[in-house]
Amino acid sequence: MSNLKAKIIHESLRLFSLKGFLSTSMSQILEASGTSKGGFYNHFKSKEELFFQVLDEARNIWREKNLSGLDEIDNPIEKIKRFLENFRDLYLKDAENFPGGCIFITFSVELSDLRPHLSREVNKGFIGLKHLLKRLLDAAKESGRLSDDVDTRAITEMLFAGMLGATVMYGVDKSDANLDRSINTLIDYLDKMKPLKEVS
Amino acid sequence: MSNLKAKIIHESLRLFSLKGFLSTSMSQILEASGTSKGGFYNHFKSKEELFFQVLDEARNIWREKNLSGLDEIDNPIEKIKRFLENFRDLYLKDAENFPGGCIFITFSVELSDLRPHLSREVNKGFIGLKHLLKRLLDAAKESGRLSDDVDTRAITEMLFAGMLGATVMYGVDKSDANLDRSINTLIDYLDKMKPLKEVS
DNA sequence: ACAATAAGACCGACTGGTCGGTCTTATTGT
DNA sequence: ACAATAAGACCGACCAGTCGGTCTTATTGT
Repeated sequence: MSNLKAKIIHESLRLFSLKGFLSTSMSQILEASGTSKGGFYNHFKSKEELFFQVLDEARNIWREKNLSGLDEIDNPIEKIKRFLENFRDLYLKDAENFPGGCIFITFSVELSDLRPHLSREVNKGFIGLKHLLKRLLDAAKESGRLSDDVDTRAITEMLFAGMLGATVMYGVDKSDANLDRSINTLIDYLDKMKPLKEVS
Repeated sequence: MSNLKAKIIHESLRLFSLKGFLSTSMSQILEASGTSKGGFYNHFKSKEELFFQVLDEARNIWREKNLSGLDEIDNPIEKIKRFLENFRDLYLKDAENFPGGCIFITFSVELSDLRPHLSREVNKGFIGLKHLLKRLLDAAKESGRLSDDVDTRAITEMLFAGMLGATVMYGVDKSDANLDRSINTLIDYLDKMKPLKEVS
């Protein structure tokens, strides 16, 4: 990949995080990347193609930040906790790549009724994350680290909603303290779901 | 208020809920309202002025739906539960006024970095709702209906984040079942916070 | 009662400017 | 020399907003 193409993707990632896809103009992208129409359309056939490449890049960064260190942990509950900590400390506060906050939420909200074929691609990531959480919770239940009577689908949905909402609110008030409170309360909640007799 | 002005506000509310403020064009507003440039600018001095009047209207509808029946309830925990039920059943599913989902989130996400003076107005509502929840939780704690050792600020933050996230996700997957799961889990969570010895 | 006057609701052509995208031309590296 | 890359003039569509003007309705004077 050429330097310019990488630069365009990186700068667009930042701009899209701040302004969204639709409200970021080509001229802003060109200026931030230090190039011109010709330079851009040499690498991308349209703004929409850029969208998909930026989305790819955002996903790679997401994985790198949020899944860091997870494969060194066996206990699925501890895995979720580490994931939530990564999400709180490494991902949401990454102002270099996402100065305007989580790009997936920005995309999803602005595109859901305007560019369904774009938002559908974004939403796949949400579904994937929910499945990841569900798998971990089921594994925890299986191995007795989660009380037998918990509804993992319900917990998944609430965990996910909690993360989503905390992310939106962090974009609104930029308050580290409130973000920490939300995520920590989710972590505490997980602990409360443990059976009375701890296994591991 | 003239019929036309009311019509413009109502149709704009629907359009803004679907497409957001920035991505809704004047021509779309005019077409939906069955009027013209002249008709519009006779009642509003700019698109921004329309924004504030639409925001006012949205708030009135929000209150009407979500606070319905709350003053007949004394127990603050029951008040929150009723509020969450209203939110789930009356507000979020109101497709007549909000066909594209909660307009405040749409506004907040799209405007926070592009029109700070507009998003600030939107965010006041979020702050107000958080204060409402906090007051109710504090009152519950005061009257012994909530365990002494709970951190009401933390619970407030998580309740609020849960509502916000469930709302965003409902806009994504339009799944009543998932929405119900999220909100019901929040309600269950409130019950778990009760002291071992129930007072009322 | 009735015409003269004023108010303002509404219309739509038009403005300057920006949008995403194309195409020709110039520069660069090899 | 030649291909890859970048520059920017240019295109038609659309943007929010303006303005000259029409038409309906209410108020006024006599």
